Amino acid sequence: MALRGITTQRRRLADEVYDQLVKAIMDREIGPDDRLVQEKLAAELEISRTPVREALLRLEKEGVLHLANSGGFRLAKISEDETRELYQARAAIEGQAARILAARQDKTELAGLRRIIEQAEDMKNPSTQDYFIANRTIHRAFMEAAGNRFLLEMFDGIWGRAMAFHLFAAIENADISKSLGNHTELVDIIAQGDRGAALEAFTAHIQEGFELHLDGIRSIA
Amino acid sequence: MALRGITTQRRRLADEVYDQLVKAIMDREIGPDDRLVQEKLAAELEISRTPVREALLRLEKEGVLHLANSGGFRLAKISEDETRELYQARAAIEGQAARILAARQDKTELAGLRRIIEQAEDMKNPSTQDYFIANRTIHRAFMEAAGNRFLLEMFDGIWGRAMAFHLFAAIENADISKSLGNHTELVDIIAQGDRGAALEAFTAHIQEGFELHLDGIRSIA
DNA sequence: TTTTAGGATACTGTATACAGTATTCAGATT
DNA sequence: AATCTGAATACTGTATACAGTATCCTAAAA
Repeated sequence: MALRGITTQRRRLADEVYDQLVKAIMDREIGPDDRLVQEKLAAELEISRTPVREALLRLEKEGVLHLANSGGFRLAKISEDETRELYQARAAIEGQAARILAARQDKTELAGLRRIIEQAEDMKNPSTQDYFIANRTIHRAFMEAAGNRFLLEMFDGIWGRAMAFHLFAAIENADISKSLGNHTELVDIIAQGDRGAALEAFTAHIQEGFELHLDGIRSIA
Repeated sequence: MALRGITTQRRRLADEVYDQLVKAIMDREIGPDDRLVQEKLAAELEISRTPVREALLRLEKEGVLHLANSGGFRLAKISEDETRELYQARAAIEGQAARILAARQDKTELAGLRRIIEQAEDMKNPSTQDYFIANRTIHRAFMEAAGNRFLLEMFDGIWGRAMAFHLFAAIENADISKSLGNHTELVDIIAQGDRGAALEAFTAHIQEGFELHLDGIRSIA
């Protein structure tokens, strides 16, 4: 019997905690000033400290949290330098995906991408967070299409961090809607089959996003 | 008083276990047939299961181990597809580093790279493992020079996996020495300042490595 | 001989208990 | 009032105990 894969969705409590924490961060229920303490969290969730600790440690290793000097974990802060590096890393990952897609020229795949983009960009009364999510959805679709699990994993890592670092905070002050809408163009360029051009287009697109982001940060400071 | 950073070298037992496991895998003391069981390991190391579990779980999330269906953890195996994807990911990461270096044109940095390469390639009676390590040292030096902590992190992740997947096993059957020696050339190309050319050179270099690797795998099968 | 049922075994996951350490705060001292 | 000292406190890290579940093995039945 080979249907082991179905039953084997090992769902540990730690995973649950992890997801809840991520959601809470996304929803701004956990802010930069909150201190996450194992015992407190465990009590709140009515479970033991063990899985809570596991989740927190994972988030820490992912760079989302870091332990406060007075005990407990806090949201990690990101510097402008780190932001730049993060976008550079994005360019590396997503640029490579673009190269792969340009080389492969899978018409069906590209059509699927167009559909997803259209769908994601079709929002009524979108909030800034909606834009952010749509943007991620679209970019992630490119990654999935490229079909490289490691690149995808890295992509998720990067965007997870972005979430952690409260990119939102910055992005809410930027006109992110500008960066939406060029995505179909990206598909067009990929469809032309020039790998170098595809990479450059993605790099440029991400660079744009970076500059918007910086504007956002600076408008706060 | 701001010398907190010095004392705060949080060293947990789990870290120790982690390092020992990594070392054991590198040294081939842990093979694909070994089953790593929390209790057994804990007994052997004369510590409790808690930190052992933490280390194993970490290795699992990194893709180095996966839990055997009969309980316990085993070394993860890598398919030919995954190998290709791994090299693609490497090309993304390291190619971007090359682009950065080419754009920056930091003569001192490049000179340092040449020195490191020379030093690493200078081996007497090198074993295959020595080649592997030298190769990693050199490539990591490029990454460090590029100065992007996220790219570096991803690099380490990839090479960690490579270790896990017992690339060695394949590489021992390949003539890896071939792929050594072109590294100074890579610096030359970077020094010319053309970002696209730098990226292509790296991609090509890594592609070469991939093919050697495949030869290795296939010579076993 | 092959199959099946049932219990022992061997694990993991979770909870709890214990120990050590850094931080904080209150009170004493200058 | 400012500073120092030491005990209380608040946390983490590690060990241990407990519970549940999948695997394996044995022995009976077909």
